[in-house]
Order: sequence, then C-alpha cells, then structure tokens
Amino acid sequence: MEGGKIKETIPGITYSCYHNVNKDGEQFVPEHTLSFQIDGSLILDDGQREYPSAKGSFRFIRRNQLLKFMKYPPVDGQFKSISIYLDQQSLKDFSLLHGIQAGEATHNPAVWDLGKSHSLEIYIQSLLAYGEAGYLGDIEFVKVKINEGILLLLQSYPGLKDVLFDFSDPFKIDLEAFMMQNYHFNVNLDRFAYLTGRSLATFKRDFSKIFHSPPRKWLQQKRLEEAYYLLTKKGKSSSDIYLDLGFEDLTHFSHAFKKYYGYSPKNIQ
DNA sequence: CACATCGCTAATCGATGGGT
DNA sequence: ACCCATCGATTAGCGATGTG
Repeated sequence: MEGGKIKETIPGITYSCYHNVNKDGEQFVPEHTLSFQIDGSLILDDGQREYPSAKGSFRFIRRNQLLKFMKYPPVDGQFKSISIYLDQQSLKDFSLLHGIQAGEATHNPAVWDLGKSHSLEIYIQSLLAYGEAGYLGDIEFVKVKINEGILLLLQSYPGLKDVLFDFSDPFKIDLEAFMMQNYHFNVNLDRFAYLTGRSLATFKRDFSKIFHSPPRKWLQQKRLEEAYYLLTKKGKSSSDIYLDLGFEDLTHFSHAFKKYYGYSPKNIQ
C-alpha cells in the first residue's frame, strides 16, 4: 500500500455468533468484505443512512470507510454471520492473473445489498462445513477460499469489478464535509488523515484552516455539543449516548462534559 | 444500581523546526 | 507544497471510591 499508514489486515474469514444481547459498536473497514447473515439482523450506519440486513441475505461492504453497526439476535436465538475479507493482495493477484481491471472510478455506495445468490449460498455452505472441520485456520486454504469468493462475486455481480479492483488510496476529499459526517467516530487522527487523502501533517494544517481549531479540540467540542443537544432536547441519558458520540468510557465522558459546560451531564436543567 | 468523581499512566496530540 | 522527527503538554481510559 502506497500510503503505508494503515496496517494491512491478514486475509481472513470471520464467523460471528452472539447470544441474546444486542451488540453495537463502530469500526473502520480496512478491506472489502463479503458478508452473509445466517441468523438475526445487522444494521450498518455510515453516518448518512442506515443499511439494514435480514436473515439469509448477502452484502458487500466497501473498504476504507467508517461504519457503526448494531447486531440484533433473533428472538430466542443467536446472532450469526460470516464475513470474508477480500484483502488487497488477494485482489491484486486475482487482477493480474485474470487480466481484469477496474473501469473508471465512480461514486459507489458504502454497502451493496446483494440479495440472494445460489452460487454464493453453496459457497457459504462449504465455508461453514470447512470451518467446522477446522480448515479455516490454515492461511493457504483461506486464500484459496477468498479467491473463490472473488470469482463467484464477479460472476453474479459483474458491476463489482470497478470497486473490487480499484486499488487507489483515498484522494484529497472535502475535509469539512467529511468531518461533519464522521466526527462521532472514535478513531485517531491518523485514520481521519488517511481517509481524507492527506498525510497527518497536511490534515492538521488543512483542518486548522477550515475550523480554526486543532482537530482534537474541535472533535471533542462537537461531540459535547451534540451530547448537550441529545441530553436536553431528546431526554437521553449519558449512558445512552456516550458510545454513539465516540466516547469509549462513561467516566471520561462525564469528566469532559463537566470541564466544558461546568456541570455534569446529570445536572442539566 | 446508575452515575459522578478522583488519581493515575500510557497513548496521543500540537507545535516546531528542518529536510526534500 | 508536502513530509518527518522530536518534545512537552494534553487527553483517553481504567479502577477505585463516593453519592443519591
């Protein structure tokens, strides 16, 4: 990777399974991901809109973006999903081997709802079977299955080639718009810099120019102001919102809030 | 029980100066 | 115009403790 800032993830296939609790959080999506919902549902949120998924559906999730997710197990059951990470190296190898290249870059959605696909269903069945037999711990084996996944995806959804084989790093995008959309994500400045197509130094310089405030300070103010709004106008409680606003720790949230407003979140009139 | 507060440390930040 | 290294300052995050 040219930028070199973000660690490459190793090729992988992940099987998720949760008991009765609803689980939510947020994450940076480093690699294109093919995901199949075995049971329960998963709602993704890119900050602009929500992408719900239902049992038995396939989705393709674009790399290099920030997503919040909410996992809902079915009634009396478990949340189950399987995700295949289509890492850049595998895609590059595939591209060379088959001589396929991306067409012109277009603006693509964050999440593609792929619906049903017979061939992919067979693929998933084989993955689950191999998984149970313990084959998915073998990296060479996983690589083969990732290639198989790419092949099947392209057969069913040829349009995906423009996304899959676009190996470019993020280009210099509108910093103001990006920050307004993503300020509530709890990621470090390196990540913000990379996603807006800048080095950390340039990111900070551009940031100060636009917002007249250092990034960290602006982010915290923005989140606290949003918190204030949610607490006063929406009647939410601290514990409802602190995670959504990018705070990882409730005690720290309280502390920061009091420092900024002079009184703790609970004592709002 | 839910939330607030305190005290601490490691991680991260912001600013600066120098280099290509 | 952009990037890197450095350093002092600030912040995040955690457990312990307080409070109603």
